[in-house]
Amino acid sequence: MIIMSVQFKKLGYTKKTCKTCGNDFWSIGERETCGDAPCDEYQFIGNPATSESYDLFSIHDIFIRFFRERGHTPIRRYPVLAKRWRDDVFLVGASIYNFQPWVTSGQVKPPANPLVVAQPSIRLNDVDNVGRTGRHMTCFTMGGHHAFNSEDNPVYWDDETVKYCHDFITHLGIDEEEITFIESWWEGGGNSGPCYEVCVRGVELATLVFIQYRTTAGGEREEIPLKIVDTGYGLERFAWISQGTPTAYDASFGPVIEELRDMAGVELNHEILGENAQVAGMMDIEDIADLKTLRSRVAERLGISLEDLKEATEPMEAIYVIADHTRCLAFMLADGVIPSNVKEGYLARLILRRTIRFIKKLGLKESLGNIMNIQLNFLSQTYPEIRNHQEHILHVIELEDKRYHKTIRKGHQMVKKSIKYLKKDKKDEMPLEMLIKLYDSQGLPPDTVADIARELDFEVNVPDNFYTLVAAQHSEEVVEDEIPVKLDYPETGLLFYDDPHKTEFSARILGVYDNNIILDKTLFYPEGGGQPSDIGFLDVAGEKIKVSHAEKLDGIVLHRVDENMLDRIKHRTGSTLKGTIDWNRRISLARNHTATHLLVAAARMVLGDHIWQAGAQKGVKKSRIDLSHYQRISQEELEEIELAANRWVMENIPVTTEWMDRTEAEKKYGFILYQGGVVPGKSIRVVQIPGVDVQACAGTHCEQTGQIGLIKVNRTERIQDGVERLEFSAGEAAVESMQKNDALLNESAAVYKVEATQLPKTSERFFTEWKSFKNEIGRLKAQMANLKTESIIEQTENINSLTFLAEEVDADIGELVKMVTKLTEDGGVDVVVLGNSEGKIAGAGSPKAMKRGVKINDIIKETAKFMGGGGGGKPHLAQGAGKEGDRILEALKFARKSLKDVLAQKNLNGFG
RNA sequence: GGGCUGGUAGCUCAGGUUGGUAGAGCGUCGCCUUGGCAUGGCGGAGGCCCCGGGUUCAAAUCCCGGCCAGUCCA
Repeated sequence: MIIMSVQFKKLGYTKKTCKTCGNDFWSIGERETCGDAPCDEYQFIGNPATSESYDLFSIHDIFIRFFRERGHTPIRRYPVLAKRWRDDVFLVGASIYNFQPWVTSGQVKPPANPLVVAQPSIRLNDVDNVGRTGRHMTCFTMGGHHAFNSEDNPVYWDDETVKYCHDFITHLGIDEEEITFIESWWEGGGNSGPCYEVCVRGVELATLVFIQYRTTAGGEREEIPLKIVDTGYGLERFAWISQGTPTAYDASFGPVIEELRDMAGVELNHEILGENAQVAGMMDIEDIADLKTLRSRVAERLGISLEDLKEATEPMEAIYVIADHTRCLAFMLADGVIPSNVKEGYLARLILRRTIRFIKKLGLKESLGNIMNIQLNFLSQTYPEIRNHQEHILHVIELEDKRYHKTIRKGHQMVKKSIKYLKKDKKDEMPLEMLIKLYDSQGLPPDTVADIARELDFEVNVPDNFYTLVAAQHSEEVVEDEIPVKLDYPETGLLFYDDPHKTEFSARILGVYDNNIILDKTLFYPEGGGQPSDIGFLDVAGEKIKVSHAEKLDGIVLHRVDENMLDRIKHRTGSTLKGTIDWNRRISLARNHTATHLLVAAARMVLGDHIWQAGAQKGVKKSRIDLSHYQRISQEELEEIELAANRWVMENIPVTTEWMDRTEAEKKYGFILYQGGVVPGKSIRVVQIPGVDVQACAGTHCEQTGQIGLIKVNRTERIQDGVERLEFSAGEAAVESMQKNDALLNESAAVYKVEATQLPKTSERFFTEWKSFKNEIGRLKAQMANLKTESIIEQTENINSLTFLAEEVDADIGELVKMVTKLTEDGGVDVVVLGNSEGKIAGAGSPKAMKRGVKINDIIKETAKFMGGGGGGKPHLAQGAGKEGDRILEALKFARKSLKDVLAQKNLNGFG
């Protein structure tokens, strides 16, 4: 595998094989086990490995200083929100993430070499173990020193790395004989290489990875030109081992835990916690079953019952969870994650809601905001940027807290409703499907459902593997890998960057691909970065060929033309042609594109710097941008944004563009460059509107903001939680859009025959009047129904000792229903059928009639059918209609006969 | 990006799975009870059942589309 023993030998290490796990490892002196759990138990709890005790912040400083003194350039931490510079992961999970993919692939030079960084990293896959094992955290600080070795610039490799590690650990006062280097193999992100897991007293403190291979599509290992020293020192673990506290949490954020403990009035039992962490350290905990095993082992070792253990540990664990999660949230929110129902926002919400649940569980009265504040104050000591965002974080937290409670309240009602239906169906247990559905559609955790159900005396059994079952319900999406097309042409020269005004160019035909023409250079902007392509013409031997689309594939621009035209071009490969682009389209798109930059900048100014562009689509007539924001943008805010953007238009600011080295540009401007999305490449095009905005952007822009003319925001839409879409127009289209709005207003005003300014008042008046007229009509109809009732009641006859009435009345169906109801309820009529000349009929039966077996819905149904229609209702009240309204009198006679038949039938059967 | 749930009076919600007279509580207004207030009693007003299509004799209810809100997954 790897041969890296020179340094070890120099330092006095010898290679051994662990008698328990069989892994090879290096250590000084005699030992039989590899030093990692479970081969070795934790031997530092209550017994620190260093003479001095270090808190996390001082470990942090010592680590950075140690490597700076040894030639490493310290760099600032990166945001935990990885999408600031890459789009393949949501959150930073290790320090190497900072340099993927551009630096690690060798395309871009690193910000410094070698370098050292203390990178807050977030890993949520073990979120259920947090608080329970004493070592799992959602957020930890990865101390990394990295060296990027290329052929012409070798920095350092294994020997130096091992020596640094040995020196750093002993520098802290740890006995060198306690260190073990376990040989292992690392794989991640398509790369791999040998590694050492460095352990002391049973706990892994660091991993030293030597990335040197890439896994090819065929699964083969291939050596890569850039070989990277990728180290990860778990700084929390160092703090832990130096303090010997029961858990890593106490060592890492003790002051926060103390405050929480005082708040909750919970005593921390160090004996139990220490034993728990000790046992947990020996285990690979993956699911609930493992946690149950952990519990029973700990209880056994302490000689107490499982119940007692649970009672004692749960409040402490809750405190740890809250302390851990608030830390994770602080970084997420400070770095710009907006809680939402999708993507990284969803992860933030997940953590946030878990925190609230544990606050509840612990019985704390304090709001999440107050608790968060403790964490923020603590973290701000080391991370001033968290202090800068404190107000924003607390605001978001408050909103989220409210949202969560609203969701739970709504969920309560859903559970009640569901149980009502279940009870109606005479079921006494909630089916699993329903439990899953409540979780899926309402976000109600099954335990919460069980709690609510208990209040309603209903049984709910939650299976241990609930979340696995939920996952199984969601069928996996099949992602089809597109086979990349390889074109064998040189990159197309892009003329529009150098000559932004040019509309004509000449170029050489290099060939065709499908129905696309490939040229050596072009003025056609290929679709990209949310900007649609240019269109235009190619002039081939005096014939104009329309280009309907242009796109870029591996740097080659494809000009799409009509298939029929291909034959005329194929044989002309090598010859030159003249091309013309549609300038009106180009300038419109440029206006929209520059306007996009102005609007994003304006939104950041008005709403705050958490605003980030989440997507954009430019068009000729209208464009849209999606902005990350935690609530709806109000009309006032929108107007402010629109005005600010237009002021910049009026200032007629020159728009500058410049190609820059990626790392240089990042250093100069920061990640705000990638506002418009992650852009590929070694060097990037920086588009700047000085004093307003700077972005890495490949699009075509106006030369001066004044060229935009006008920006009009037409509407906002919430495309998903945490993302607000602005639809806008620029230039002529903006004028058109305003004219359209005016036309709409004028047309509406013309309907009322008023000035447009009177429209709100007038329409409100009309609406109010309409409502009162409607009510008035209702009242009058009721009165008329009464009157008409009185006028026909004398037509009542007697059939088999039931009073019966059937009449044609000049009334609509609503009135008919009211009349028949009234007649049977307090008019003394037993059976009544009324109809009108349109063929509408209504009927009602008194309780007495129903007792005699009369079902008016049956009679109405038959009668309506008699008129060529249908009807129905309830046994006491029914309505219907038929197309043949002129047969109404016959129909009423038919109804009378039906009633007689029913009564006769019932008499025969001995009823009544 | 995909799935699911919800939108009914000023507010909180029933009704909706089985299409057939739109309901309750709170609030509001009036009257009664009281020295006054709290309370209690009686009565009234208040609804584009989110919007637009469709099915049907008939749609708050069923179907399709849209808007808004919530939620799960990737």
